[in-house]
Amino acid sequence: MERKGDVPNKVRLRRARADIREALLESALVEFGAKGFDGASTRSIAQRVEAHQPQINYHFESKEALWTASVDYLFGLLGEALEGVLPAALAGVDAWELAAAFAGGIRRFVQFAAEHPELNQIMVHEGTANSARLEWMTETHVRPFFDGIMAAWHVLRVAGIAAPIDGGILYYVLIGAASLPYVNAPEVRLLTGRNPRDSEWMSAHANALVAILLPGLPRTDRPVG
Amino acid sequence: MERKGDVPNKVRLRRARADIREALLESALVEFGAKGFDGASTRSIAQRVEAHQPQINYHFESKEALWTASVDYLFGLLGEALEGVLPAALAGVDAWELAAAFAGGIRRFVQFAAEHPELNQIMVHEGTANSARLEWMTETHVRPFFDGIMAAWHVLRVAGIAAPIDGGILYYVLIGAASLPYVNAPEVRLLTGRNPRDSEWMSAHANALVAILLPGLPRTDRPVG
DNA sequence: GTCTATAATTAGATAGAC
DNA sequence: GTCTATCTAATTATAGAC
Repeated sequence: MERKGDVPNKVRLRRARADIREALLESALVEFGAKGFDGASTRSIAQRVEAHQPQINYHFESKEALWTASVDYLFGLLGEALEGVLPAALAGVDAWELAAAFAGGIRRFVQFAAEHPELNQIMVHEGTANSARLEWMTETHVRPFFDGIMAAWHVLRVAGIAAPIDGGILYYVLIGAASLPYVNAPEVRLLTGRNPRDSEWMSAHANALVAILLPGLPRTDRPVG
Repeated sequence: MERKGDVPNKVRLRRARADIREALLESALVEFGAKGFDGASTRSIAQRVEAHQPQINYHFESKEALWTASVDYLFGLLGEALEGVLPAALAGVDAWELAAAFAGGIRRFVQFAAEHPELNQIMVHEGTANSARLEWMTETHVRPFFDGIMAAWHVLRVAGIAAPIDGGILYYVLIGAASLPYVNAPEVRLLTGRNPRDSEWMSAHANALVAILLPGLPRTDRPVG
């Protein structure tokens, strides 16, 4: 079969197991993000990284297993990006320090949403209808994230720093407002002529979210990233 | 036409042309909203309204034409829902009256997003990648809407009523924050146990958006709908 | 206008050579 | 592990009887 010398015409190379797995994962994220689970094609996922469609069933069990693995991978990246933003225990935490930390978390989330729009694209696709995938993703990955935000928001509201918004509502206002420009970056470019992934755009966006959600916090605009 | 005696075994009825067209349009909106264009199946669109798949190609030219017709239909409904919210010409308009009108527009938009989540579901699906569909939808339907918001927002910012946010950013913050709970209503129910389409939820949501986006406007909470 | 039957294409998954 | 070939099922669209 294919030992390098064998394939003068084909550029396709034999890659290490971890390399091809990660390449397929990242390609899958792009495809699932752009087309949703049903619209995604395993053939085009493979082609994007110069692999063959059956390699997906070899390295993963099925299209569904590939989806699960890629979502795990992506939430792992989110966890790294947000690691340590909020204190682990809130008892006795100074509300102003918590507010500053929350503002930092908003900035990091905006940056993550811009760099990995696939996360919110996939969440938006899956959230439109009940399914086993939605249930799994919500309970496994979203709930811990949600609970952390709820606990911090409660402290900030009691302290009068946060806008007077119910926690459940705040969560969707925040996620929707923070992610839509990156989820729909192609539309933003068509409609406004600007690129939301420019650092000035991201900074202005994050500063705006901090300002409207934490009106009690003295304004300290800063760049994202 | 429909004579009952013709179909003793089959419940399926011969419907008036306009009826079956509208039934297919509304079914298409649900399907396109939930699965995106590529993931949507014309068979399941037809089945949802007890029609046969070839009827789609009879009443519409193709899957693509069905998509276009359903998006036209939906933006028509949005236009009706928002008719007259903002004054046609802004020159000489009192800023406080405009702010009250803008707040009313936010409330109507929230209500529309809750009642027709398909609109923002479809926009979010299409906005993730460049395509002829995205270009057409943006230029035909989104731009007039966008331009109206930009013009009003400029007046409100100059008057110091609006939050100090750039118009392009405001647009996506507003649309994202106003629509996500309804776009992802199944996720909201799983995660929070609450139904975002309850009138109390919608009212609290709309009031929160008005409060954070128009901080200069004296707070006058009111129910939506 | 509706319905059955079917054409043409594409999907995910599997078998087996290498 | 990779690749070709192929299976089964599902897709959009069309033809023609009624």
